[in-house]
Amino acid sequence: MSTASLVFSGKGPVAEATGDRVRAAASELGFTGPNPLASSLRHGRSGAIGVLVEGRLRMAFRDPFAIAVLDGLAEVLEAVPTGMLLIGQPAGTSESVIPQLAPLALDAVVFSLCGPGDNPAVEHLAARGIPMFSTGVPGDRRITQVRIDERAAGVAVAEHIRELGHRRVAHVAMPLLPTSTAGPVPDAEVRPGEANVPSVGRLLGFRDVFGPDAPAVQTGDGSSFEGGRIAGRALLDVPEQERPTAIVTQSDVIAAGVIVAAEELGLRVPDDLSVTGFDGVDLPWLPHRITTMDQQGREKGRLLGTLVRRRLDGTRPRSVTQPVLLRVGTTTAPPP
Amino acid sequence: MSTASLVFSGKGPVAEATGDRVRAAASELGFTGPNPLASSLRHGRSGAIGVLVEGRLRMAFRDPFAIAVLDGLAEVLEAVPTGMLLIGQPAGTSESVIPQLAPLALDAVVFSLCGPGDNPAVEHLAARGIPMFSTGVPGDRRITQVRIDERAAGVAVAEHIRELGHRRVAHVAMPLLPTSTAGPVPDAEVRPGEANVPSVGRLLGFRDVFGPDAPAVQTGDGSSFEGGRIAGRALLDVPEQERPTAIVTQSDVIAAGVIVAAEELGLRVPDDLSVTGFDGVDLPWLPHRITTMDQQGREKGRLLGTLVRRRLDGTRPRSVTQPVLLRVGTTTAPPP
DNA sequence: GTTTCGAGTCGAATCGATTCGAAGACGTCC
DNA sequence: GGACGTCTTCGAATCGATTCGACTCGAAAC
Repeated sequence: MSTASLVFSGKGPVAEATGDRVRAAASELGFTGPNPLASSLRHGRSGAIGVLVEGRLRMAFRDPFAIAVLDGLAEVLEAVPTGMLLIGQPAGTSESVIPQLAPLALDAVVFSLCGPGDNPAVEHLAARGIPMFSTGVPGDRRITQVRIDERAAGVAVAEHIRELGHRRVAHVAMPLLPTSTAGPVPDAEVRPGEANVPSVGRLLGFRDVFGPDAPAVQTGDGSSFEGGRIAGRALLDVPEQERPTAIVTQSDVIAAGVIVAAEELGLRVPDDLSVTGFDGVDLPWLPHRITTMDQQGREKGRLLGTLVRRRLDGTRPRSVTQPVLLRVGTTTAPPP
Repeated sequence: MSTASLVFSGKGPVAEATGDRVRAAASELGFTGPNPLASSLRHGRSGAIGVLVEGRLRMAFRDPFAIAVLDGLAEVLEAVPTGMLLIGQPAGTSESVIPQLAPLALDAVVFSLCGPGDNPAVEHLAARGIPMFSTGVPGDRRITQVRIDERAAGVAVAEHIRELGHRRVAHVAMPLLPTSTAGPVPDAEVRPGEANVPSVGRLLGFRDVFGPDAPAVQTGDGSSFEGGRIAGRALLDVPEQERPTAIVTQSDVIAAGVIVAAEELGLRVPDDLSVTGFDGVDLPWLPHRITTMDQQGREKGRLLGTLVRRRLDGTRPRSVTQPVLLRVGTTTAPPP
């Protein structure tokens, strides 16, 4: 019955009596509301946006910044209401995401838990005409971005350290390429044209201040505590005169790893070593407030959600660049 | 064209030439494969299962055990392929989940990030005939469960502590009810009939060993580091002769909070204080291996995923109870 | 030469809600 | 009484893939 549709959607004019009759029949037949699939087919909207997660879920969700972004996103989308469909993309099998993506009805896709590098999903989604959003990577032009000026942010943190008087300063980066392995950053991987990639841009900013020869290592697994600890140990477990007096890292979680590594070697933070992070996340278990660039992840996620909504409402929002704020904590001080 | 369907699905017999012709026409018209919505409507399957998340996403995702379960679940579902649709259910507005759920096409729903208490979503989903799964709560009979014997597990941890010689032992529980607030556990909230609720069952097991008067406090916010730290401070910041020599907690994250609180008060773990956790998760930033009941979250998630798949294949799997394993770490020792 | 068989193709019905336009009921005004 | 309007209701078409059954045609069997 077509009138039933009017009754349930509450749209068309329906006489009181007819409405009651329809509702009675509905409960009689155990009808629990319109079938979402049929409704979606008609409207061409599924009410779900995809969230692409690179690597194992547990790894991606270990990054509190990514969670904060997702949290803000959920906050905005809940109101629509639109669900978030998690799509795992195990590392090393990037092509396999296509058959996984193809049968899914998505109104938009957000890349918020993805690393650097090209993603085959972009091509597929572009062909299907599904709007794409990201927080920096992948940097494809077809993707609406909510980004920050990574290089300028990198410069700002480095300047803070420089102004405190530090001269022997090292850098701990997230992987510059998807294929990067833990250890010193090879020059070939630092491509100035890719300054929009967070790991590359932040490193470039650091080198803008401390010169192209300032030591830099990268973790092999993104923004991780263990990666930070290993990198920290490598940089700090050397004779004192070679040891850096400050370490600039690309994420708060990495910074936490470096701080713990320093304390394990008997160094005090910030007296013997200054450490900076990036992101501005909350690490309640760390007995320091990290000096960091606050990216306001939740706010970023909310903005992302707003752009998605606008796009689904028909307008075509442009990429935006958000400001970041240096937040000085208890992990930086003048050199000893 | 009906033949096109055969070509794309690769099911029916199609002549080579026709197949090529269809593919040519498809790429001509920019056809990127069958419309998932229409396909879903026909099959009555959406290819998505719902994951209900209670409270803000960032809070739920702060629990590494929940993440581990989700990770195992994703691992199994990726292969089908089936996506996981995150559905937020902000605390205090539990009814508002219905209009959010109603327009979503879901093949099944997993409650894995939910607290104790009744959930209005259960009634709605049951009416729609959507299969439900959970890891203990809600305990509705219509939900297929993958649970553990909470009370027996609680007994096992407590016995370990008792056998080490501890007599003054306190307990830190997760909230026993959705409305519980941080502080001492009121007797009215401990209902023996609810032993399947993790927080209740574990506390009952603890009291089976240490008696009904053993002190117990609960956090106000589930399994959280801050909750553990606050509870730890409350229990430990007292004259030495009243201070417990061991604290049994209901999660590793809470245990970590208690340990940090103890160290902040100048107590050494395990020399001055033994602490046990629950779950068996990996906390790389903690310089201890917590003595814990290993629930093998990832394995649990994988099993959950397998049950979901079976259910979607037509069989009707029964609830299962999994074994747990006491894993002794570096946080328990005889009393001083 | 006729029948039988099977591979390949296509038309039509189906999934269930939505929407457009037509038709019916009823009232008012000339 | 007839023309015209408004308020409701309903039939039919639509969204796009899938599937069942019917149909065609050529080859093999008798």
